[in-house]
Amino acid sequence: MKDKPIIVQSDFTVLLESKHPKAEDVRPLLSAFADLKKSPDGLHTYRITPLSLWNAASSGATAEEIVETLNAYAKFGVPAAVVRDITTYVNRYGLVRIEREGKQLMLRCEDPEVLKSISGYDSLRSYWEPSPMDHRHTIAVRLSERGAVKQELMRLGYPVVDVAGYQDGEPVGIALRTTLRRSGKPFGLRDYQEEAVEAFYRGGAAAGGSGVLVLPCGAGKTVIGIGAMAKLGRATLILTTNATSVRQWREELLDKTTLSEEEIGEYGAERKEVRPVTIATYQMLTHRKTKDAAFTHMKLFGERSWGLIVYDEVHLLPAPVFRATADIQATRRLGLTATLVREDGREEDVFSLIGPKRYEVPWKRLEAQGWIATVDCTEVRVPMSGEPLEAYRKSAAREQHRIAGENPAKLDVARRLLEAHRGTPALVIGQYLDQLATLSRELGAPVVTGETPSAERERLYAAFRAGDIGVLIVSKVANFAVDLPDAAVAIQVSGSFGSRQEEAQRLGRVLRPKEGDNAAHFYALVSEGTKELEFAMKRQMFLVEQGYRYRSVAWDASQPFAANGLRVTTTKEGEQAG
DNA sequence: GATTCTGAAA
DNA sequence: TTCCCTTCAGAATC
Repeated sequence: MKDKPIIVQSDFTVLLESKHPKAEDVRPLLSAFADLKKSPDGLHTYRITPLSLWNAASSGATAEEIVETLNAYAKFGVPAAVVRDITTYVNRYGLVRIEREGKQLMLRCEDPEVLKSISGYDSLRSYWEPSPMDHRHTIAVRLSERGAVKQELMRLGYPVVDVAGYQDGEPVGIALRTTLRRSGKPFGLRDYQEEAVEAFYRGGAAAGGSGVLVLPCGAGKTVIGIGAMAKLGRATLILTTNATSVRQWREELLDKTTLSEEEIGEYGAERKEVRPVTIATYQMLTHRKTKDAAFTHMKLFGERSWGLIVYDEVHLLPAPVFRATADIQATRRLGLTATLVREDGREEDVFSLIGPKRYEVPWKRLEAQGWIATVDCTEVRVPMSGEPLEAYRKSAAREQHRIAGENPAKLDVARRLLEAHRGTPALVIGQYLDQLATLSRELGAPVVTGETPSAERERLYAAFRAGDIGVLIVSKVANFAVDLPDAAVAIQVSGSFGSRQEEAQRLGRVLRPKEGDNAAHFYALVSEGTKELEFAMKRQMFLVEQGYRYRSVAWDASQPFAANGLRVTTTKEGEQAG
């Protein structure tokens, strides 16, 4: 009994002893159906929620398997009430379905009691066709309300399985090349990429064709999207976050598929092409002249008979695009993301309007297979003293975060970390432009911010890539810039209000596989004794969930580097020469 | 007609 | 709750 790492509590929380030898065995299993809520040293708190269970169910898990997993690792067993509720919730997935009968959409439920209560909700009334045919098992749904019904039923606690099928859309010949167009190197999907495409296409417990694939940064999300496009062979609308990403999709499509330049269109500021494969940004779609005006470009959804819509970085999908997506439920939808977590809490809308999670690749699996680097994560707690500390104490809560973030003592730590990693390409990432300017001056390294003109950016990126620049300082551009070169060391000197996404994105900057030992380092500098610690803890949660272990080190400036618990394995001169 | 600047939005 | 980044359209400028 003692050798079991989790405690299942009756309030649906699960406590995991993070230092237990079996902790990392159970973590990926737990992550499949529970969300990490708190991750202090020692005891990590997971919560099982209806949504986390439904996402698990949609990627094929059964209630029995989930309970079995908990039983296998639970120190004091699983409370009977928890077993009962897990079973109830998991079985609810698929209880209510939307099906097609001829031209009619039918909501079907085999449990007459449930159907009766559903038909009683006022909030749903306007979605039903006036004359339902079989009151015991089905209700007729208005064709145009397919999305709205799913959204509202989700809110009421009934995740709908939609098997009403899709319009095929305009056929387009898209095949994967066996050799890359540019380099001529052989090309094929990796095993997990193949599995992801298949999971999307077939679906888990229900019919596929729509849903979300969850993959780490650097796993090749674009390639998986392209795989899905090739599988379907229909006109495709790709929505992504920014112009660089649009260009990247286009290049990847040309490099890896048989599509010609004429078949791929960009729908952006300068050109508004609607071609068999069209790429646009979310910003484009959500643009409007004034606050109350209609959306100028939402019509793109209806401008062609799309067979597939790809939502890149689906965790960033803006609210108005959800609304438009509700109206096109007959079109296949593929969401791609590194995390289902949204900072705005609209995970349920992703589930009901894009689709449930179909497949997830744990980061650690890719690490084990060598597709991404192994990353050593360290949180360095930097003391704050003197004037900044005074200012921190005197300031209102809203200013404290910035003061703690800009703690000047971080400069010395950054300098010494960079010295220790000399010869390895390093990024310094921060949130405040003033702080970055100071660091740039003191460290003698160039800085890239939003203000940096694109030509200058490209020049600096190229120099960094070539090794002419050893250290590059970057602002929040690091969160968006797709073309920012990869590094082996990242030092985060400040970050925003506990954004897990941001942390994942920044860690992603060092994930590309490395020559030799395939090792990378990620440091987060936080001011000791401030609320920055709290935010940092929240930020780290997503990575802890993925099995990354953060070491926490208290910095003592009077001590030599190694005495601070920071041992860096640098490449020896001899090895480098050889 | 092409470029650069601006405000608005998210 | 911040600060920051990006992108759009339209106006101003050459």
